[in-house]
Amino acid sequence: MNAVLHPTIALLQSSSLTTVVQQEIERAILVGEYEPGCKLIEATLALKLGVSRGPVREAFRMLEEAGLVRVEKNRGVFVRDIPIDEAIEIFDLRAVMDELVGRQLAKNITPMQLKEIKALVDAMEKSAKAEDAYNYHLLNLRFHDRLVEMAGNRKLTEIYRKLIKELSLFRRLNLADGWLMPISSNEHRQIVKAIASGDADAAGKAMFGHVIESKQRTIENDLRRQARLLTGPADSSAATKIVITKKERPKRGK
Amino acid sequence: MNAVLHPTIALLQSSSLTTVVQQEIERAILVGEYEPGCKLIEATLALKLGVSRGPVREAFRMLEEAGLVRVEKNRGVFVRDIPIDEAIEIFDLRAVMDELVGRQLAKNITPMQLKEIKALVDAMEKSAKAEDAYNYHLLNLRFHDRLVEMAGNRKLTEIYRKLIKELSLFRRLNLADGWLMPISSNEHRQIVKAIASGDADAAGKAMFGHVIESKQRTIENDLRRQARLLTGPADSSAATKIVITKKERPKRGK
DNA sequence: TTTTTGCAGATTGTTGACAATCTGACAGAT
DNA sequence: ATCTGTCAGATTGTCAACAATCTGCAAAAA
Repeated sequence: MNAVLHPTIALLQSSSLTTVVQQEIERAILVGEYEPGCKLIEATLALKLGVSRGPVREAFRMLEEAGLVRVEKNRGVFVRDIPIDEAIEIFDLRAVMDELVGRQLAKNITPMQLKEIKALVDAMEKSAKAEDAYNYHLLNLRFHDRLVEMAGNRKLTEIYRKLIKELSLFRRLNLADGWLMPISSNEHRQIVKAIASGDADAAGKAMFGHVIESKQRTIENDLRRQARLLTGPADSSAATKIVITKKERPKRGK
Repeated sequence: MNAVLHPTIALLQSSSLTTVVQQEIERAILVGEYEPGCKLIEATLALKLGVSRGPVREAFRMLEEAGLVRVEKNRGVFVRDIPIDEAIEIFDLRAVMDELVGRQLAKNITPMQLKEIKALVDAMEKSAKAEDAYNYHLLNLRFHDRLVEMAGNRKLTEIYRKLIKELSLFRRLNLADGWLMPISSNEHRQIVKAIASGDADAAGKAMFGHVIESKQRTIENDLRRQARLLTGPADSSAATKIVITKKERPKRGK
């Protein structure tokens, strides 16, 4: 005799003050209301959210474990700043996870799911043509999130999302660099094609490659940015000439 | 002007009451002092550890985020019980992570590291011959942990360890089943050989396969255990016990 | 008998107060 | 001028008390 619980009931059961505080702070961090490195003050947040410091502290512990903030004893908690090295590590990890996603989907995806994915790719292409980088970015997140979710491994999904959140703290990621949207979009089409064909190997490789390409673009972007900082804000074109010397293997098979 | 901080200083800086409470509870959970499903009472733990409930609550939040406990609002926190489905998901995830580890190590491992790994394999073989399953288990954990660490991806290491901790809550894992130690040990030798040869593809496949084999053994073990529970103590009272066990976890909606 | 209702104890949720620690500035000494 | 010590304000760490909620049992009602 299992009762069907009313959504409002379920909401009240799950959400304590701590939970909603945690979600609110997380949201604020992810949308950039608090920048990486920014200090979060217990009393201030507690006041702003209308609760006492206890729940805020508990939320901080959760966010710390989630990798979104860094806690220094007796000094305070700070929004974490993901260095380029860590971002690279995350990309490498994501690559093998997405490879697994591709392999699974090639075998198990349903026609309905395939249709949904194709729609997302279409929408992305539209945004790319309209040079709407922000919308493209959102669709891209949704595209990958849905793929991972469809793979049916909840643990994988959970960790994937955690990594994406951390990655969004790597601020140099704000690649509103419109010119590479078509490239990314093309890779998406290849991924969908490989999945649709049912070829697990191809789908896996396509997804793996896509993430590694993203990593590569991120590294190059970062180098450009570094150079720009060094030569002064006045320069814009010469700095981009800085050679990308880092030898990273874009391909699996050597 | 970066100071080299004395280890004692660093220790004092990092460890707050919350931290040590968290570590202590985690330790107790991992060594089985609290079994999966067991309820953890704030006041009791606070008393036992000589602190107030605040730090204990904060530690709970960390453990929840780490996946070691489950929190039900207004009802308490419980040591998490990993079901077989989740264990399988974790194995699949570990497989691709370890594949990455193998590939990396085949390319980058140093002679010294290789020596260390070989020593671990030797020690495991010894334990297998002596049928010392417990020691074998410990060495096996260390073997894999070291491999992952040597791969040099800190994010990967972090998540790998998290997964291992969660897996240890899958109680049916206690396979002191001595007969498969030689098999596992043989796979370890193959892994080391592949890594030493520098063949990334082979090393990756060896590690991937090893984890998948572990998964398979775990599944079979679980099936056997299930069957044993159903047929084993075959009297009527046993049947009722099974029913009790099944609904051991109190649901909210009755 | 079976179900419902209403405590009483136990446990969790939240808060405000107090103690410990850090930060930054200022005065005085070298 | 630079360095050192002290101090006030701000912030975090910890605690104990109070409020809200749950659990189990026993009495009352069906």
